Amino acid sequence: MQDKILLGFLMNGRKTGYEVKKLMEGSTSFFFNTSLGSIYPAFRKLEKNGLVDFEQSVENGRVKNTYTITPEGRQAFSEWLENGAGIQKVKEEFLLKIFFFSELPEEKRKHQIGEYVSRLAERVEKLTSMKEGLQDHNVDAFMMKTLEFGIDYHSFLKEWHQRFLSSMTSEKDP
Amino acid sequence: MQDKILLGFLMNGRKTGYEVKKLMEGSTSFFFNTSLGSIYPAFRKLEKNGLVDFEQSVENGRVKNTYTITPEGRQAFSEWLENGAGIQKVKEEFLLKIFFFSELPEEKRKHQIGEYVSRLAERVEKLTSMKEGLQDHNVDAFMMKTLEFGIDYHSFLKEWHQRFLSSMTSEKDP
DNA sequence: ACTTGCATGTAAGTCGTTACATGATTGT
DNA sequence: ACAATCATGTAACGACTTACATGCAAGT
Repeated sequence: MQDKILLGFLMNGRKTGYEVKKLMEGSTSFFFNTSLGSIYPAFRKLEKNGLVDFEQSVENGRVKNTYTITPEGRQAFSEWLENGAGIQKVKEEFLLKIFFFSELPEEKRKHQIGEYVSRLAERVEKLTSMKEGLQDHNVDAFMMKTLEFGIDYHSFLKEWHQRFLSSMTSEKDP
Repeated sequence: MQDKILLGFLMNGRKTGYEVKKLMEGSTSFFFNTSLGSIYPAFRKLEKNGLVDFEQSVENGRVKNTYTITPEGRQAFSEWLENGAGIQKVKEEFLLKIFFFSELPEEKRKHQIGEYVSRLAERVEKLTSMKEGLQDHNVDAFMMKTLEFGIDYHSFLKEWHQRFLSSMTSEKDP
C-alpha cells in the first residue's frame, strides 16, 4: 500500500522522499504513515520497476533526489484506484482485550474501558481542531472527507465503548 | 499481538497449534487471524521464553504437540490485559482511495462507493447470521460482545459511505 | 479410490519499523 | 554556540504471509 500513496503524491508533481514524508504527516498520518527508512527504498524499487523517474540535483549545497511519476506509474496508480477495495480487518488491540475480558475482574474491566474512552475523546478533539485549522485553506475536498471520516470513526468507537461501559454498570451480565 | 492471543487461548486448557488455529477461525477471525505458518514458530518461541510448556504425545498414530501455559505465561498475559491499549491506525484501504478521489472521474467514484457499500452489507449479514448461530450455545459473553462490535462497526462503515454517496449525488462539491 | 480433515513444520518473501550513521542549513 | 529542520541512506529486526513439503485417518 505504501507504493500507492507514494505514486499518489507524485500525481501532482515531482517530489523528494523527505517532502512526501512531510505531506503524509500533514494529511494521511492518522490513518496511514510510513517512515523515511522505508520511503527511500520504496522509491528505489519503484524506479527499478519503471514507475517513477529519478533525478539528482544540488540545491544550496544539498543533494536532492527528486522523483517524478512515469506514464506507467500513472497507469498503475489509476488501476489501483479504479479497482474495488476489500474490507480490511479491524485490528483494534482493545477488541482483543475485550475478547479475553472474562480473565479480568470487573473493576479492572470498567477502569480499562473508561481509560480507552478518554483516549478516544482526546483523539476526536485533536482531529476536530485539525479540521478547523484547515478550513478555508483551500484543501482538497476529498482529503477533508478523510479527516471527517477520522472524526466520525473515532466518535463511533467512543460511543460504542461508552454504551458498553454503561451496560456493565447497569446489568449483571454484559 | 499474536503471542497474546495464543496465551489467551491456553488460559482455559492445553492446546495444539492446530486447535488454536481452529478456535481463532471460529471466534476472532473477523478481526484477528493468523496462519499456521506463524503459529507454530510462535509457540516455539514462547516455550523458549518459558511462557508455555511443550509436551509431545502420540494419539491414533498421530504425533501431537500440546502446549500448556506456565505461571510466567499467565503473568505475562495478565499484565498485557491490564495495561491500557493504544489507539490503532484505521488501516482501511478504501479511505486511502477516497483521499485520492480527485484523480478519479465522478462516475467511477460513485460506482466504487456503491460497490464498497454492498460488500459491507454482505459482511454485516454474515456476522449477523454468525451471531444468530451462536445464540443459546452458552458462548462467552465477551466473545459475543466482540461479534456485536463487528456488526456495529461494519454497519457504521456502511452508513457512513452511504451518506457519502448521497452527498455526492445531491451536491456539486462533496 | 479419493477427497477432506487432522497435524506438523520449513523457507522465502513482504512490508514495514527502529536504530544507526552522516552532514549541511537555518533560526535563536 | 546550539538546536531544529532539511536531506539521505543502511542494517537489523519484527511480525507476519504464502508456498512448499510431508503423512496418516476418516468419511464418501
